[in-house]
Amino acid sequence: MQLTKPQHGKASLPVIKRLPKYYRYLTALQHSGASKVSSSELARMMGTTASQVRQDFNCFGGFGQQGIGYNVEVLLHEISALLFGDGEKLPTILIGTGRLGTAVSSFLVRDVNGYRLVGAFDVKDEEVGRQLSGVTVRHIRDLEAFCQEHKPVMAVLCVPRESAREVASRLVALGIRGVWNFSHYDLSVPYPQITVENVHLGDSLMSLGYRLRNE
Amino acid sequence: MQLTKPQHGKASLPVIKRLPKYYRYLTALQHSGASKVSSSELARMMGTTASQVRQDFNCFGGFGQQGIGYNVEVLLHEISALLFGDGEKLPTILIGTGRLGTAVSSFLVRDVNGYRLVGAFDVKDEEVGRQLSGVTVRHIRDLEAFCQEHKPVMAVLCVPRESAREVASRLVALGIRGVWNFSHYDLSVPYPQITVENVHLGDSLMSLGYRLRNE
DNA sequence: CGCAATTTGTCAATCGTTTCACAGCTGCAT
DNA sequence: ATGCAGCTGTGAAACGATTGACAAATTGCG
Repeated sequence: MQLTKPQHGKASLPVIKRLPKYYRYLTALQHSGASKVSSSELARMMGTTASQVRQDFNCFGGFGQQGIGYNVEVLLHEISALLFGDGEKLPTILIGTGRLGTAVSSFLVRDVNGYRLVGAFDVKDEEVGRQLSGVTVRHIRDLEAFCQEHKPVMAVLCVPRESAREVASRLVALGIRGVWNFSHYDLSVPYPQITVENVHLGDSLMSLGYRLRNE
Repeated sequence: MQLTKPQHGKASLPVIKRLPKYYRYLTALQHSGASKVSSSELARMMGTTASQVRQDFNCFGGFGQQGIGYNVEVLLHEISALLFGDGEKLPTILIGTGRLGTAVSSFLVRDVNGYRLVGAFDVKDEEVGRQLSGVTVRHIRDLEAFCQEHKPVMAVLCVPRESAREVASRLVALGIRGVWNFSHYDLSVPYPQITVENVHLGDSLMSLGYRLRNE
């Protein structure tokens, strides 16, 4: 059981999905030297409504001050705390070190706070031993031994569709709690006990195609 | 000529986003040799409700037969038509041939129907001339000349945040109608006239972090 | 000091999506 | 041939999210 539970308001999934966007725009504001911002100003920048901005922030507690607006630094700090917790980075492993896995791992290491890449695995022998975003690629057969020692919490899954199911069940057995899933396989269906973020690039591209062709 | 008129029902964005998922599961069903499927069976596989499946399909016209179910082949054909049109592949260019761009382009070429990669561009001279998913990388300064000749319809944007805005405005000027956007920049805000599918990997990863830490 | 302008927090109304319920159709077993 | 079990299509209800509206708070300025 977790102690860190903001019971002030229950954040619905749509709200959670918007948090990173707030984070991005607030970071930009901070860089530009702004010290405060109003909900209407932020809404205009982000292409949403002032009402939604206020409603969203209010899920987590009153960060703003009536008559004034929101203090950029305070707001950014609060949202960072929500997204990245107390600063403890989640130990993370990468499964599948192909092109996509490589690209995504450098992304995780360079561009996003909150995670620490501790290991990478692949089936191909020729990948083993190679350096990748600060870790050495190991063979997938060493997954169990490695995880029992390092206790990773999150896994990035960049394996072909056929392997996804088997790898996922091993990860669940090893106590992995979250998966960032790039395989063409809906992990959320068979494994409701872990938190899954599916990134289905194929789906994304196809739905864009639909919109392009039908309007 | 289209059998299914788009104005039969107006498909809302949530429905459109589910189409590729139907496509995936129906393809799997077809491979497994099934010739028909009921809404409840499909729903169970996909982790949704039978009601939603029927409602979704009904947006586009009655593909099913009362008392029987849906013919897998017919359904797959109809959904393919919606997603990929008459088979004409959309000419597409890639901007930014870094690791992510490379991974994504091989994806577009290999794994998804409906697109044809016709060109790739980068700012770095050392990228120019290299082969990538069947095309030769050109310098970004040749973008205008190339597009005027080849008239691409879609662009994949894999450039750093700082360049996104400038490149996007050039693409819009060149008549690009859709952008698959991987840059950390919300293209939909400044350019409402084009169809944009934002893939914000950072946002995706951050929201996963929130869910992992707060439950 | 008091008023006008601005802005948040929040409750209520609206809007859109999902789920429910059921009529009508089909194939099958008896 | 008839009843039964299972299915779709669809209008209506329920639900959830977004938007609107307004009271309370704050500042600046005359």
